[in-house]
Amino acid sequence: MAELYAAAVLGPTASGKSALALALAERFSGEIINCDSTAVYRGFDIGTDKLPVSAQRGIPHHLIDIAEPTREYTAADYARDAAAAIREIHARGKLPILVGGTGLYYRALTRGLFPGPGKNAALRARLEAIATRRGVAFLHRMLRRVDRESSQRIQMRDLKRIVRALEVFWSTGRPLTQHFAETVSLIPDVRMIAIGLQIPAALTAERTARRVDQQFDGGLMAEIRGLLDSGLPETARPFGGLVYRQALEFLHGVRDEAATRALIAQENRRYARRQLIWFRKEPNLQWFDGPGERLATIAAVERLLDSRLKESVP
RNA sequence: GGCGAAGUAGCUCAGUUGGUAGAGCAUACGACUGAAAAUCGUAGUGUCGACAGUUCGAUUCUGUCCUUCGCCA
Repeated sequence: MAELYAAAVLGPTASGKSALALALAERFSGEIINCDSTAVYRGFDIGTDKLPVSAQRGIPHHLIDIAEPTREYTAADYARDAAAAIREIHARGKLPILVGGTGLYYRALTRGLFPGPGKNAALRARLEAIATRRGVAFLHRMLRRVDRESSQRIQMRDLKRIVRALEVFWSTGRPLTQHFAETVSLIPDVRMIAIGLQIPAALTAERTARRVDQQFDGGLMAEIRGLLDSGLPETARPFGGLVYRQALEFLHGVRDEAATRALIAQENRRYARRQLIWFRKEPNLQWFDGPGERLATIAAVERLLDSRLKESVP
C-alpha cells in the first residue's frame, strides 16, 4: 500500500497557523484544508478571519465557504469532506495540509466518530422540552437509568451531551458507550504529521485584541447587516459563535462598541485556552513556539516535515 | 461652601438585629465522539475607605476625617 502523507497545523486562535501553513504549502507543494468549524460557512468572512483569495498566494484552499449558513454543518460532515479532500489532493500528487483550531473536527477526521445515528431534530426537540419542563437534572436521571456509564461521564447540567446520549439510546436501543467501541477512522492509511503552534498567553491577548479591532474597522458590522438583510435569521448556526454572537448583541444595544470589542477579545482568550487544553491531549502532536509567521518557526517546522517525509522513501 | 447618597473580591453588588463575609461576572485549572468559535465542571481571592470611641468582641453602633457621585449655592 502506498503511503499517504498529510500535515496538520493546529493550535489556538491567533497563533499564526494560516501564515505557517501557507509557507509549508509553498515549500512542500501542498494544498490547504480548513479545519475551523465556522469558516465552512459562506458569507461569514471577517469574523472568522478567512484569508482573502488575494492573500492565498495561489495555494488552493479547501472546505472554506462550502456550506450555506442556514445549514447545520457537523463534525461528521467535516470528517467525510476532509477525508475526501485529502484523497483528491493526493490524486493530484500534492500534500494535504490541514489548518485550524477545531479540535473535535480534527479528531473526527483522524480517529473517527462512532458509526451510529446522527442528529435527530425531532427527538432532540422532545428531550429539550422535557428539560425545560422538568429540569436538566431530570434528564440526567433518565440517562442514568438507561446508560449508567454515559451518565457518570457527562456532567450533571451539560444539556447538549445528555440530550445526545439519550438521543442515541432512544434511536438505537444501545447506550452510547457501546457505540464508541465501534469507532473507526476514515483515513487509517494516512500518516499525519501534526504540529501544534503555541504562543504565550500575553501574546494571545495582544494579537486577539488587535484582530478584533481590525475586524470592526474592516467592516464586521456591515457584513452582519448584509447577512441579515439577505434574510438570514439570527438563529443561523454561525451567528451563535464567537465574534458574531457578541456583535449581534451589540446590534441589539446590549452593550456599546468599545465594550463589545473588549468582550470579544476576552472570549477569544478563553477560546484559545480551551483549544490549548484540547490539543495538549491530542496524541502525536509536535509542538512549536509561534507565532506562525516567525521565520525561525517556519524553518523549524520545515525541517520536521522534511525529515518525516523522507522516511517514506525507502 | 451646604445638604444627601455611597465606599465590602479584579468588576458589579448582596449581607452581617455586633461573633472578621457571599453571589454573578472576570481569573486559574479541567471535561469533551454528528451543536464544538458550542456546552459544561472545580477552585482561590478580601487590612469589609482611614483613625478613634463604646463593647469580652466592631465590617456592622457612635464620632471625626478622606474619597466618589448627585442636588443646592
